[in-house]
Amino acid sequence: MLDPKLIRNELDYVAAQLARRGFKLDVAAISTLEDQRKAIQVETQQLQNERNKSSKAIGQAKAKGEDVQPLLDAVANLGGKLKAGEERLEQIQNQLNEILLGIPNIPQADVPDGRDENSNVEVRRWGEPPRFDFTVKDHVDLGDGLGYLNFDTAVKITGSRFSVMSGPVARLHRALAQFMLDTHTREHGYTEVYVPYAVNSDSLLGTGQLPKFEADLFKLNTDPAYYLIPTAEVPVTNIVRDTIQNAEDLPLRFVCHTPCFRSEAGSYGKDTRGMIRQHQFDKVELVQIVKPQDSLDALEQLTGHAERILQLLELPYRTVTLCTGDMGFSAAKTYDLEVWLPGQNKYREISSCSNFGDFQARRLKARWRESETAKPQLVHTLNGSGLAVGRTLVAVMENYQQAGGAIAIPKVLQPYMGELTIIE
RNA sequence: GGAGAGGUGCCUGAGUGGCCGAAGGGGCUUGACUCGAAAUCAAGUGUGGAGCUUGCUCCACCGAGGGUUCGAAUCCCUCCCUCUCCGCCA
Repeated sequence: MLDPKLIRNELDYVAAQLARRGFKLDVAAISTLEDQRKAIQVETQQLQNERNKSSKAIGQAKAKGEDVQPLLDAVANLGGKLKAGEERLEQIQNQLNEILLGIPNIPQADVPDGRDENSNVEVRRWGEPPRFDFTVKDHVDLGDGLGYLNFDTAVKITGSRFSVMSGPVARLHRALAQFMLDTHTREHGYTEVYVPYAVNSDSLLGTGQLPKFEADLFKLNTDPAYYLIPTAEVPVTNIVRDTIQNAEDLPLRFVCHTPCFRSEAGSYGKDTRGMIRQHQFDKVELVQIVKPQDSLDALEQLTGHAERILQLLELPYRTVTLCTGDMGFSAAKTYDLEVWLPGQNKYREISSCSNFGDFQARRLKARWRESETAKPQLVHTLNGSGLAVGRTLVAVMENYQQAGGAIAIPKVLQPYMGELTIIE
Protein backbone atom coordinates (compact mmCIF):
# COMPACT_ATOMS: atom_id res chain seq x y z
CA MET A 1 0.00 0.00 0.00
CA LEU A 2 1.17 3.48 -0.80
CA ASP A 3 1.29 6.14 1.88
CA PRO A 4 -2.23 7.63 2.08
CA LYS A 5 -0.70 10.99 2.92
CA LEU A 6 1.38 10.91 -0.23
CA ILE A 7 -1.68 10.12 -2.31
CA ARG A 8 -3.59 12.90 -0.61
CA ASN A 9 -0.92 15.56 -0.95
CA GLU A 10 0.79 14.57 -4.21
CA LEU A 11 -2.03 12.96 -6.14
CA ASP A 12 -0.79 14.07 -9.57
CA TYR A 13 2.75 12.94 -8.86
CA VAL A 14 1.51 9.52 -7.75
CA ALA A 15 -0.71 9.22 -10.81
CA ALA A 16 2.23 10.07 -13.08
CA GLN A 17 4.47 7.49 -11.43
CA LEU A 18 1.81 4.81 -11.67
CA ALA A 19 1.22 5.65 -15.30
CA ARG A 20 4.80 4.52 -15.94
CA ARG A 21 3.75 0.97 -15.18
CA GLY A 22 0.53 1.27 -17.12
CA PHE A 23 -1.74 1.76 -14.13
CA LYS A 24 -4.42 4.39 -14.49
CA LEU A 25 -5.15 6.02 -11.16
CA ASP A 26 -8.68 7.33 -10.86
CA VAL A 27 -7.67 10.78 -9.67
CA ALA A 28 -11.16 12.25 -9.82
CA ALA A 29 -12.73 9.48 -7.75
CA ILE A 30 -10.01 9.66 -5.14
CA SER A 31 -10.10 13.41 -4.69
CA THR A 32 -13.90 13.40 -4.46
CA LEU A 33 -13.85 10.67 -1.83
CA GLU A 34 -11.02 12.38 -0.03
CA ASP A 35 -12.97 15.64 0.19
CA GLN A 36 -15.96 13.77 1.55
CA ARG A 37 -13.83 11.86 3.99
CA LYS A 38 -12.33 15.01 5.36
CA ALA A 39 -15.64 16.80 5.86
CA ILE A 40 -17.36 13.82 7.44
CA GLN A 41 -14.45 12.85 9.63
CA VAL A 42 -14.17 16.34 11.08
CA GLU A 43 -17.90 16.47 11.65
CA THR A 44 -18.03 13.03 13.21
CA GLN A 45 -15.12 13.63 15.52
CA GLN A 46 -16.75 16.85 16.64
CA LEU A 47 -19.95 14.98 17.49
CA GLN A 48 -17.96 12.33 19.34
CA ASN A 49 -16.27 15.06 21.32
CA GLU A 50 -19.65 16.54 22.18
CA ARG A 51 -20.95 13.17 23.31
CA ASN A 52 -17.88 12.50 25.43
CA LYS A 53 -18.19 15.86 27.16
CA SER A 54 -21.91 15.41 27.82
CA SER A 55 -21.48 11.92 29.17
CA LYS A 56 -18.75 13.09 31.47
CA ALA A 57 -20.99 15.89 32.71
CA ILE A 58 -23.81 13.43 33.35
CA GLY A 59 -21.50 11.22 35.33
CA GLN A 60 -20.31 14.09 37.45
CA ALA A 61 -23.82 15.43 38.04
CA LYS A 62 -25.00 12.00 39.05
CA ALA A 63 -22.14 11.63 41.51
CA LYS A 64 -23.23 14.87 43.17
CA GLY A 65 -26.80 13.64 43.30
CA GLU A 66 -28.10 16.30 40.94
CA ASP A 67 -31.01 15.82 38.57
CA VAL A 68 -29.56 14.59 35.28
CA GLN A 69 -32.78 14.59 33.28
CA PRO A 70 -32.16 17.99 31.60
CA LEU A 71 -28.70 16.82 30.55
CA LEU A 72 -30.11 13.59 29.18
CA ASP A 73 -32.71 15.54 27.20
CA ALA A 74 -29.96 17.72 25.76
CA VAL A 75 -28.10 14.77 24.22
CA ALA A 76 -31.24 12.88 23.25
CA ASN A 77 -30.89 13.36 19.51
CA LEU A 78 -27.11 13.29 19.43
CA GLY A 79 -26.96 9.53 19.23
CA GLY A 80 -28.76 9.27 15.93
CA LYS A 81 -26.70 11.97 14.27
CA LEU A 82 -23.51 10.45 15.53
CA LYS A 83 -24.39 7.00 14.35
CA ALA A 84 -25.29 8.26 10.90
CA GLY A 85 -22.00 10.15 10.71
CA GLU A 86 -19.96 7.16 11.83
CA GLU A 87 -21.64 4.93 9.30
CA ARG A 88 -21.06 7.34 6.44
CA LEU A 89 -17.45 7.80 7.50
CA GLU A 90 -16.87 4.06 7.64
CA GLN A 91 -18.46 3.62 4.26
CA ILE A 92 -16.23 6.24 2.65
CA GLN A 93 -13.12 4.97 4.37
CA ASN A 94 -13.92 1.47 3.15
CA GLN A 95 -14.27 2.77 -0.38
CA LEU A 96 -10.98 4.65 -0.13
CA ASN A 97 -9.29 1.66 1.41
CA GLU A 98 -10.49 -0.64 -1.33
CA ILE A 99 -9.01 1.70 -3.91
CA LEU A 100 -5.79 2.03 -1.93
CA LEU A 101 -5.36 -1.73 -1.61
CA GLY A 102 -5.73 -2.07 -5.36
CA ILE A 103 -3.02 0.44 -6.23
CA PRO A 104 0.35 -1.12 -7.16
CA ASN A 105 3.70 0.11 -5.90
CA ILE A 106 5.50 3.07 -7.46
CA PRO A 107 8.47 1.90 -9.54
CA GLN A 108 11.91 2.96 -8.41
CA ALA A 109 13.39 5.85 -10.43
CA ASP A 110 16.00 3.64 -12.13
CA VAL A 111 13.49 1.07 -13.40
CA PRO A 112 13.22 1.23 -17.20
CA ASP A 113 9.82 2.25 -18.55
CA GLY A 114 7.99 -0.20 -20.78
CA ARG A 115 4.78 -2.07 -21.36
CA ASP A 116 5.87 -5.68 -21.26
CA GLU A 117 8.79 -8.08 -21.15
CA ASN A 118 10.14 -6.79 -24.45
CA SER A 119 11.34 -3.68 -22.64
CA ASN A 120 13.22 -5.55 -19.94
CA VAL A 121 16.90 -4.66 -19.84
CA GLU A 122 19.63 -7.27 -19.67
CA VAL A 123 22.25 -6.18 -17.14
CA ARG A 124 24.69 -9.10 -17.32
CA ARG A 125 25.28 -12.60 -18.61
CA TRP A 126 27.16 -15.42 -16.96
CA GLY A 127 28.41 -18.61 -18.60
CA GLU A 128 28.23 -19.91 -22.15
CA PRO A 129 25.29 -21.96 -23.42
CA PRO A 130 26.69 -25.46 -23.94
CA ARG A 131 27.21 -26.87 -27.44
CA PHE A 132 26.03 -30.37 -28.17
CA ASP A 133 27.22 -32.60 -31.02
CA PHE A 134 23.93 -34.48 -30.94
CA THR A 135 20.28 -33.56 -31.09
CA VAL A 136 19.30 -32.11 -27.74
CA LYS A 137 16.25 -33.28 -25.88
CA ASP A 138 14.14 -31.27 -23.52
CA HIS A 139 13.60 -32.41 -19.95
CA VAL A 140 10.33 -34.14 -20.80
CA ASP A 141 11.98 -36.46 -23.31
CA LEU A 142 15.00 -36.93 -21.08
CA GLY A 143 12.83 -37.84 -18.12
CA ASP A 144 10.71 -40.10 -20.25
CA GLY A 145 13.76 -41.88 -21.60
CA LEU A 146 15.16 -42.43 -18.14
CA GLY A 147 11.78 -43.35 -16.72
CA TYR A 148 12.17 -41.16 -13.67
CA LEU A 149 9.86 -38.28 -14.61
CA ASN A 150 6.23 -38.91 -15.37
CA PHE A 151 3.35 -36.61 -16.11
CA ASP A 152 0.65 -39.12 -17.08
CA THR A 153 0.67 -40.68 -13.63
CA ALA A 154 0.25 -37.25 -12.07
CA VAL A 155 -2.75 -36.62 -14.32
CA LYS A 156 -4.29 -39.84 -13.03
CA ILE A 157 -3.58 -38.97 -9.40
CA THR A 158 -4.67 -35.36 -9.60
CA GLY A 159 -4.87 -33.65 -12.99
CA SER A 160 -2.79 -31.63 -15.39
CA ARG A 161 0.16 -29.49 -14.34
CA PHE A 162 1.46 -31.87 -11.70
CA SER A 163 4.35 -34.28 -11.92
CA VAL A 164 5.70 -37.47 -10.44
CA MET A 165 9.45 -37.94 -10.04
CA SER A 166 11.14 -41.10 -8.94
CA GLY A 167 14.51 -42.65 -8.20
CA PRO A 168 17.61 -40.56 -8.88
CA VAL A 169 15.63 -37.68 -10.41
CA ALA A 170 13.53 -37.36 -7.26
CA ARG A 171 16.76 -37.46 -5.31
CA LEU A 172 18.34 -34.85 -7.55
CA HIS A 173 15.36 -32.61 -6.89
CA ARG A 174 15.85 -33.05 -3.16
CA ALA A 175 19.60 -32.54 -3.49
CA LEU A 176 19.06 -29.21 -5.21
CA ALA A 177 16.91 -27.91 -2.38
CA GLN A 178 19.41 -29.10 0.24
CA PHE A 179 22.29 -27.57 -1.64
CA MET A 180 20.53 -24.22 -1.93
CA LEU A 181 19.57 -24.15 1.76
CA ASP A 182 23.10 -25.07 2.82
CA THR A 183 24.68 -22.43 0.61
CA HIS A 184 22.43 -19.63 1.81
CA THR A 185 22.72 -20.52 5.48
CA ARG A 186 26.46 -21.28 5.51
CA GLU A 187 27.78 -18.72 3.04
CA HIS A 188 25.20 -15.94 2.82
CA GLY A 189 24.12 -15.52 6.44
CA TYR A 190 20.47 -16.53 6.19
CA THR A 191 18.52 -18.18 8.97
CA GLU A 192 16.57 -21.23 7.86
CA VAL A 193 12.89 -21.17 8.79
CA TYR A 194 10.07 -23.69 8.54
CA VAL A 195 6.60 -22.22 8.14
CA PRO A 196 2.95 -23.14 7.52
CA TYR A 197 2.01 -24.00 3.94
CA ALA A 198 -1.51 -22.70 4.48
CA VAL A 199 -2.11 -19.10 5.50
CA ASN A 200 -4.99 -16.84 6.46
CA SER A 201 -6.26 -13.90 4.45
CA ASP A 202 -4.54 -11.31 6.64
CA SER A 203 -1.17 -12.71 5.64
CA LEU A 204 -2.03 -12.59 1.94
CA LEU A 205 -3.32 -9.06 2.32
CA GLY A 206 -0.05 -8.13 3.98
CA THR A 207 2.18 -9.25 1.13
CA GLY A 208 -0.22 -8.05 -1.58
CA GLN A 209 -1.70 -11.25 -3.08
CA LEU A 210 -5.11 -10.24 -1.75
CA PRO A 211 -7.50 -8.67 -2.46
CA LYS A 212 -6.61 -8.49 -6.15
CA PHE A 213 -5.21 -11.90 -7.02
CA GLU A 214 -7.42 -14.40 -5.28
CA ALA A 215 -7.99 -16.23 -8.57
CA ASP A 216 -4.35 -17.36 -8.62
CA LEU A 217 -4.63 -19.07 -5.24
CA PHE A 218 -5.88 -22.44 -4.02
CA LYS A 219 -8.46 -21.69 -1.36
CA LEU A 220 -9.22 -24.26 1.31
CA ASN A 221 -12.70 -25.02 2.47
CA THR A 222 -12.10 -23.97 6.07
CA ASP A 223 -13.86 -21.34 8.12
CA PRO A 224 -12.26 -18.88 8.10
CA ALA A 225 -10.73 -19.68 4.71
CA TYR A 226 -7.10 -20.72 4.51
CA TYR A 227 -5.08 -20.58 1.30
CA LEU A 228 -2.22 -22.77 0.12
CA ILE A 229 0.85 -20.58 -0.16
CA PRO A 230 1.77 -19.43 -3.69
CA THR A 231 5.30 -18.72 -2.42
CA ALA A 232 7.15 -18.86 0.90
CA GLU A 233 7.30 -15.06 0.66
CA VAL A 234 3.84 -14.98 2.23
CA PRO A 235 4.38 -16.90 5.48
CA VAL A 236 8.01 -15.80 5.88
CA THR A 237 7.46 -12.07 5.35
CA ASN A 238 4.46 -12.25 7.66
CA ILE A 239 6.78 -13.30 10.48
CA VAL A 240 7.29 -9.57 11.07
CA ARG A 241 3.65 -8.54 10.67
CA ASP A 242 2.50 -6.41 13.64
CA THR A 243 5.95 -6.18 15.13
CA ILE A 244 8.43 -3.44 15.97
CA GLN A 245 12.01 -4.61 15.41
CA ASN A 246 15.00 -3.28 17.31
CA ALA A 247 17.58 -1.50 15.17
CA GLU A 248 20.32 -3.93 16.20
CA ASP A 249 18.28 -6.95 15.05
CA LEU A 250 18.14 -5.71 11.45
CA PRO A 251 18.63 -6.86 8.82
CA LEU A 252 16.68 -10.10 9.20
CA ARG A 253 17.58 -12.70 6.57
CA PHE A 254 15.43 -15.79 6.20
CA VAL A 255 15.72 -18.70 3.82
CA CYS A 256 12.88 -21.16 3.47
CA HIS A 257 12.19 -24.23 1.36
CA THR A 258 8.52 -24.86 0.68
CA PRO A 259 6.21 -26.22 -1.94
CA CYS A 260 4.29 -23.48 -3.74
CA PHE A 261 0.76 -23.82 -5.05
CA ARG A 262 -0.60 -21.71 -7.88
CA SER A 263 -3.83 -22.18 -9.74
CA GLU A 264 -2.27 -20.42 -12.75
CA ALA A 265 -5.63 -19.07 -13.77
CA GLY A 266 -5.31 -17.19 -17.01
CA SER A 267 -2.27 -19.05 -18.30
CA TYR A 268 -4.03 -22.02 -19.85
CA GLY A 269 -2.16 -21.99 -23.14
CA LYS A 270 1.28 -21.31 -21.69
CA ASP A 271 4.03 -23.84 -21.06
CA THR A 272 1.68 -26.78 -21.11
CA ARG A 273 4.55 -29.18 -21.71
CA GLY A 274 6.72 -30.36 -18.88
CA MET A 275 7.63 -29.00 -15.48
CA ILE A 276 8.00 -25.32 -16.31
CA ARG A 277 4.57 -24.19 -15.15
CA GLN A 278 3.00 -26.41 -12.51
CA HIS A 279 0.26 -26.09 -9.92
CA GLN A 280 2.76 -27.38 -7.34
CA PHE A 281 6.48 -26.71 -7.30
CA ASP A 282 9.24 -26.39 -4.73
CA LYS A 283 11.11 -23.19 -4.18
CA VAL A 284 13.85 -21.97 -1.88
CA GLU A 285 12.99 -18.42 -0.98
CA LEU A 286 15.18 -15.62 0.36
CA VAL A 287 13.53 -12.90 2.44
CA GLN A 288 15.16 -9.83 3.93
CA ILE A 289 13.75 -7.28 6.37
CA VAL A 290 15.95 -4.20 6.34
CA LYS A 291 16.19 -0.55 7.35
CA PRO A 292 14.87 1.76 4.63
CA GLN A 293 18.30 3.20 3.86
CA ASP A 294 19.67 -0.30 3.21
CA SER A 295 17.13 -1.72 0.78
CA LEU A 296 18.80 -0.62 -2.46
CA ASP A 297 22.04 -2.38 -1.51
CA ALA A 298 20.12 -5.34 -0.13
CA LEU A 299 18.48 -6.00 -3.50
CA GLU A 300 21.84 -6.15 -5.25
CA GLN A 301 23.16 -8.42 -2.53
CA LEU A 302 20.14 -10.73 -2.51
CA THR A 303 20.19 -11.02 -6.30
CA GLY A 304 23.86 -11.95 -6.02
CA HIS A 305 22.99 -14.69 -3.53
CA ALA A 306 20.53 -16.20 -5.99
CA GLU A 307 23.03 -15.89 -8.86
CA ARG A 308 25.64 -17.67 -6.77
CA ILE A 309 23.54 -20.85 -6.88
CA LEU A 310 23.48 -20.82 -10.68
CA GLN A 311 27.21 -20.17 -10.78
CA LEU A 312 27.99 -23.04 -8.43
CA LEU A 313 25.77 -25.29 -10.55
CA GLU A 314 27.57 -23.94 -13.62
CA LEU A 315 24.33 -23.08 -15.34
CA PRO A 316 24.49 -20.23 -17.86
CA TYR A 317 22.11 -17.40 -17.09
CA ARG A 318 21.43 -13.76 -17.58
CA THR A 319 20.14 -11.09 -15.25
CA VAL A 320 17.49 -8.67 -16.45
CA THR A 321 15.90 -5.63 -14.89
CA LEU A 322 12.15 -5.84 -15.31
CA CYS A 323 10.60 -2.80 -16.92
CA THR A 324 7.80 -0.92 -15.20
CA GLY A 325 5.07 -2.79 -17.08
CA ASP A 326 6.40 -6.28 -16.33
CA MET A 327 6.88 -5.91 -12.58
CA GLY A 328 4.69 -7.53 -9.99
CA PHE A 329 2.02 -5.59 -8.14
CA SER A 330 3.99 -4.94 -4.94
CA ALA A 331 7.48 -4.48 -6.36
CA ALA A 332 9.43 -1.23 -6.62
CA LYS A 333 12.24 -2.89 -8.56
CA THR A 334 12.78 -6.45 -9.76
CA TYR A 335 15.64 -8.43 -11.23
CA ASP A 336 14.79 -11.68 -12.97
CA LEU A 337 17.38 -14.39 -13.38
CA GLU A 338 16.90 -16.35 -16.56
CA VAL A 339 18.63 -19.69 -16.97
CA TRP A 340 19.61 -21.16 -20.34
CA LEU A 341 17.38 -24.05 -21.36
CA PRO A 342 18.85 -26.03 -24.31
CA GLY A 343 15.51 -27.78 -24.82
CA GLN A 344 13.87 -24.46 -25.60
CA ASN A 345 17.00 -22.80 -26.92
CA LYS A 346 16.36 -19.74 -24.83
CA TYR A 347 16.67 -18.15 -21.41
CA ARG A 348 13.79 -18.80 -19.03
CA GLU A 349 12.94 -17.21 -15.69
CA ILE A 350 14.26 -19.17 -12.71
CA SER A 351 14.32 -16.47 -10.06
CA SER A 352 12.70 -13.13 -9.38
CA CYS A 353 14.29 -10.79 -6.84
CA SER A 354 12.40 -7.71 -5.70
CA ASN A 355 12.63 -4.74 -3.43
CA PHE A 356 9.20 -3.76 -2.13
CA GLY A 357 10.27 -0.66 -0.25
CA ASP A 358 7.72 0.04 2.48
CA PHE A 359 4.80 -1.12 0.32
CA GLN A 360 4.37 -4.49 2.04
CA ALA A 361 5.54 -3.16 5.40
CA ARG A 362 2.70 -0.65 5.49
CA ARG A 363 0.14 -3.40 4.89
CA LEU A 364 1.93 -5.65 7.39
CA LYS A 365 2.44 -2.98 10.05
CA ALA A 366 6.04 -4.15 10.14
CA ARG A 367 8.18 -1.52 11.78
CA TRP A 368 11.47 -0.86 13.48
CA ARG A 369 12.74 1.63 16.00
CA GLU A 370 16.00 3.51 15.65
CA SER A 371 16.35 3.89 19.43
CA GLU A 372 14.33 3.50 22.62
CA THR A 373 12.89 6.97 22.36
CA ALA A 374 12.40 7.22 18.59
CA LYS A 375 9.07 6.75 16.82
CA PRO A 376 8.57 3.44 15.04
CA GLN A 377 8.98 3.59 11.27
CA LEU A 378 8.28 1.14 8.48
CA VAL A 379 10.87 -1.44 7.49
CA HIS A 380 11.63 -2.33 3.89
CA THR A 381 11.03 -5.87 2.66
CA LEU A 382 12.72 -7.84 -0.11
CA ASN A 383 12.57 -11.33 -1.42
CA GLY A 384 13.81 -13.51 -4.22
CA SER A 385 13.83 -17.09 -5.33
CA GLY A 386 17.07 -18.74 -4.50
CA LEU A 387 15.98 -20.69 -6.64
CA ALA A 388 12.84 -22.28 -8.05
CA VAL A 389 13.76 -25.93 -7.47
CA GLY A 390 11.63 -27.49 -10.20
CA ARG A 391 12.95 -25.19 -12.90
CA THR A 392 16.50 -25.68 -11.64
CA LEU A 393 16.01 -29.43 -12.03
CA VAL A 394 14.86 -28.82 -15.60
CA ALA A 395 17.93 -26.66 -16.23
CA VAL A 396 20.31 -29.26 -14.82
CA MET A 397 18.71 -32.06 -16.84
CA GLU A 398 18.84 -30.15 -20.10
CA ASN A 399 22.27 -28.54 -19.68
CA TYR A 400 23.97 -31.69 -18.34
CA GLN A 401 22.43 -34.14 -20.82
CA GLN A 402 24.69 -36.64 -22.53
CA ALA A 403 24.54 -38.16 -26.01
CA GLY A 404 22.58 -41.25 -24.94
CA GLY A 405 20.08 -39.32 -22.81
CA ALA A 406 21.98 -39.73 -19.56
CA ILE A 407 22.39 -36.78 -17.21
CA ALA A 408 25.67 -35.85 -15.54
CA ILE A 409 25.47 -34.62 -11.95
CA PRO A 410 26.92 -31.15 -11.27
CA LYS A 411 30.01 -31.40 -9.07
CA VAL A 412 28.53 -29.48 -6.14
CA LEU A 413 25.55 -31.83 -6.01
CA GLN A 414 27.52 -35.08 -6.01
CA PRO A 415 27.99 -35.08 -2.21
CA TYR A 416 24.20 -34.86 -1.93
CA MET A 417 23.78 -37.78 -4.36
CA GLY A 418 25.95 -40.32 -2.59
CA GLU A 419 28.78 -39.39 -4.98
CA LEU A 420 26.72 -40.46 -7.96
CA THR A 421 28.14 -38.75 -11.07
CA ILE A 422 25.61 -39.65 -13.72
CA ILE A 423 21.97 -40.64 -14.02
CA GLU A 424 21.34 -43.15 -16.79
C1' G B 1 -14.19 -33.50 18.76
C1' G B 2 -15.97 -32.99 24.45
C1' A B 3 -15.41 -30.23 29.43
C1' G B 4 -13.39 -26.15 32.09
C1' A B 5 -10.30 -21.48 32.75
C1' G B 6 -8.53 -17.29 30.53
C1' G B 7 -7.06 -13.11 26.79
C1' U B 8 -5.62 -5.58 29.75
C1' G B 9 0.40 -1.33 27.90
C1' C B 10 7.59 -3.77 26.79
C1' C B 11 6.71 -7.52 31.13
C1' U B 12 3.84 -8.49 35.54
C1' G B 13 -0.76 -7.28 37.43
C1' A B 14 -5.30 -4.35 39.30
C1' G B 15 -9.74 -2.66 37.43
C1' U B 16 -16.74 -5.45 36.96
C1' G B 17 -20.86 0.90 34.10
C1' G B 18 -18.82 7.44 34.54
C1' C B 19 -13.41 10.69 37.99
C1' C B 20 -9.78 4.68 33.33
C1' G B 21 -5.55 5.42 27.89
C1' A B 22 -5.95 2.60 32.08
C1' A B 23 -3.55 1.87 39.63
C1' G B 24 0.77 -0.68 41.77
C1' G B 25 5.40 -3.22 40.71
C1' G B 26 9.32 -4.30 37.20
C1' G B 27 11.84 -2.62 32.86
C1' C B 28 13.56 1.46 29.89
C1' U B 29 15.06 6.92 29.17
C1' U B 30 16.71 11.45 31.44
C1' G B 31 18.35 14.07 35.75
C1' A B 32 20.29 14.19 41.02
C1' C B 33 23.79 11.66 44.29
C1' U B 34 28.83 8.97 43.24
C1' C B 35 35.74 8.82 41.28
C1' G B 36 32.57 5.15 38.79
C1' A B 37 28.94 1.33 39.49
C1' A B 38 25.11 -0.47 42.63
C1' A B 39 21.43 1.24 45.84
C1' U B 40 18.35 5.53 46.53
C1' C B 41 15.45 9.86 44.95
C1' A B 42 12.81 12.77 40.99
C1' A B 43 10.64 13.21 36.23
C1' G B 44 9.31 10.91 31.82
C1' U B 45 7.99 6.48 29.05
C1' G B 46 1.90 2.94 24.12
C1' U B 47 -0.05 2.87 18.96
C1' G B 48 -2.75 4.79 15.01
C1' G B 49 -5.61 8.82 12.99
C1' A B 50 -7.84 13.98 12.04
C1' G B 51 -7.67 19.30 11.95
C1' C B 52 -5.46 23.71 11.70
C1' U B 53 -2.63 29.19 13.56
C1' U B 54 3.36 23.16 13.69
C1' G B 55 2.14 23.71 18.54
C1' C B 56 -1.78 22.75 20.30
C1' U B 57 -6.65 20.62 20.16
C1' C B 58 -9.54 16.52 19.14
C1' C B 59 -10.80 11.17 17.82
C1' A B 60 -10.03 5.86 18.09
C1' C B 61 -7.77 1.55 20.33
C1' C B 62 -7.93 -3.01 26.95
C1' G B 63 -8.01 -10.50 21.47
C1' A B 64 -11.61 -9.37 16.78
C1' G B 65 -16.48 -7.97 15.20
C1' G B 66 -21.45 -6.66 16.52
C1' G B 67 -25.14 -5.02 20.40
C1' U B 68 -27.24 -2.48 25.03
C1' U B 69 -26.45 2.63 27.26
C1' C B 70 -26.29 9.64 27.66
C1' G B 71 -21.64 6.86 28.84
C1' A B 72 -18.41 0.12 28.02
C1' A B 73 -11.82 -2.49 29.52
C1' U B 74 -16.23 -3.45 32.68
C1' C B 75 -22.92 -5.88 30.69
C1' C B 76 -24.95 -9.11 26.28
C1' C B 77 -24.06 -11.96 21.47
C1' U B 78 -20.78 -14.18 17.70
C1' C B 79 -15.98 -15.45 16.34
C1' C B 80 -10.56 -16.10 17.03
C1' C B 81 -6.58 -17.43 20.14
C1' U B 82 -4.03 -19.45 24.66
C1' C B 83 -3.89 -22.87 28.87
C1' U B 84 -5.68 -27.51 31.69
C1' C B 85 -8.18 -32.30 31.45
C1' C B 86 -10.52 -36.27 28.28
C1' G B 87 -10.85 -38.59 23.34
C1' C B 88 -8.40 -39.31 18.52
C1' C B 89 -3.85 -39.07 15.98
C1' A B 90 1.77 -38.40 12.47
